[in-house]
Amino acid sequence: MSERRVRTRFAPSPTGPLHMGGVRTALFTYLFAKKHGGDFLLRIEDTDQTRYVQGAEEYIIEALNWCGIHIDEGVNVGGKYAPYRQSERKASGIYQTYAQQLVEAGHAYYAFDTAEELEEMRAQLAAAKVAAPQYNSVTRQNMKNSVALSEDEVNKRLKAGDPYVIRLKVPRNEEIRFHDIIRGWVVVNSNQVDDKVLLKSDGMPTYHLAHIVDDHLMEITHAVRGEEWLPSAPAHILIYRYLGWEQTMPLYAHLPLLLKPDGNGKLSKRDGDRLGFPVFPLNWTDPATGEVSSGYREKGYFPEAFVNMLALLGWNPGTNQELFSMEELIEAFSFERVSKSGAKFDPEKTKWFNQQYLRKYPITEIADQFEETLEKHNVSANREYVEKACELLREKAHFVHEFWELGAYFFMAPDVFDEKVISKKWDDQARSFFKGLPDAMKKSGNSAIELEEGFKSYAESAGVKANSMLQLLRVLVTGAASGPALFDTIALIGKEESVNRVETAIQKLS
RNA sequence: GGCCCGUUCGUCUAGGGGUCUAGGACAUCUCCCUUUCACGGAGGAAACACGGGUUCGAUUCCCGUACGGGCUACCA
Repeated sequence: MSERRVRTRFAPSPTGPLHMGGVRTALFTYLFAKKHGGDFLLRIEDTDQTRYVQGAEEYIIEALNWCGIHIDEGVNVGGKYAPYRQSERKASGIYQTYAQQLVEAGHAYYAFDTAEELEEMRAQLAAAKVAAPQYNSVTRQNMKNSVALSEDEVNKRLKAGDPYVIRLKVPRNEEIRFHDIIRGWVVVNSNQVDDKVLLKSDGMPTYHLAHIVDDHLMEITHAVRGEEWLPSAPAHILIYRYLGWEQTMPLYAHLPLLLKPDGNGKLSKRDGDRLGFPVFPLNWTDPATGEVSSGYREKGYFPEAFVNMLALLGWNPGTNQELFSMEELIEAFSFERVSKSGAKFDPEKTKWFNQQYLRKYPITEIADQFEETLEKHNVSANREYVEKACELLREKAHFVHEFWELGAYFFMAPDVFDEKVISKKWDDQARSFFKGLPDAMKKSGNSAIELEEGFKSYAESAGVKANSMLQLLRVLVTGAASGPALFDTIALIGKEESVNRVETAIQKLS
């Protein structure tokens, strides 16, 4: 068998913002394709018209883009298998055709049951304590479908335009086995599988039919999706078989779920705002309610940190390496190293990842971000100065947005001074010591080292231990009790300015 | 309820019969470095769900139980 070019797809439905679990699925799908030099496609599964949400598709594309997940083919970039939106693909009649083909082959049938009739059937089965109440090989005999009804009756109904669906005719008591890349062999008896609806009464296919037709037509080689699909996978195998596509059907990989940090259960949209961390890559405003859900991007996370964190949830390289660029992830990724069990998401570790990237990031980009904050505070400073301040501040922070609170003093003289330090250390001795400091400083050089030497020799001549005055010096110049290396800070602020600050601080404090 | 999947420190995980007195990371604690905070360094506490097999030997293989999760729609 000749090796097919690897083609994977991420196929979300535009029912709202993509949440981080979805992003992870997209990421793994992408990594696998790229690892094998293949294609990654984006297909939009909008077969449920009632759940369509305005803006969701754009959100998905923007989110993937932010994460650095590049789409080779898809709704936004086109490609030889276009269109990539199922609602548009429906127009060509493909879903209808293949559903019809299944009916003709005797593997599917028309069903005319109304919602009420279905409900009644389930209620009856439940009342009779049937273990698995479902539309299947035994119950279908008593329902209104082309298996139970006479041919005449069926034709009459079709002619009359009665609404119908097409259901998969799942055989009785047959063993269905399939190989999952992550889980190995999974075996299910067909009695557990219900007669899934393939084509809805509005003419739209369900997910079950649509994803198979599209994966086949788009020559997808590996179908990656969440574990929640595992129970319906046997039905999908059957559909491939009945369509005659089993030989080329994609290999399935069912990813473990992302679980909420506290308690149990899969991570849901609500958890984020409840627990104080984002579950979405980007901010999302619900078009119906106006409600805003926060995103990692707006919270100040680097996309690289977000992606890195996500990659290590349910996958590991088998080494101790934790920091990965996208290229490194592509190189290292394999489904063999994806775990089977669900992973609880840890917001704390996510912060740690951002901190690591804050250290690694090019200073120019950090400065770009910080300058936005500075603008908001109506502060302007020359670029070189901002970059130097960033160099000092990045060692103290997890996020760029902390810089202002941490180091506004680089851009303006403080007007409050750390009370704890002042009340504890600002005594008569300190007062007289600092009174003489400006003159001494003026004589020193401008570098951090010279400033420090000057300070120490002044302390010595004053008969005071230099160390005992250092924190006060910091408070007088910056207002804060802690910060980056003190003389580096002073050198950056500048000797003149620092001297001025010491003098005005002394005034304010007396 | 039924079916499917899973189960190593609080969390993410390494481990595929002896090398496990179970390794790493986050978080936590102690100490060192530091004027300080952070970083960094050193160290500590912390896990194989339980019960049966298989085997000379099980964290590793099999079965059961428990627990957790998922699915059970003309939603994906």
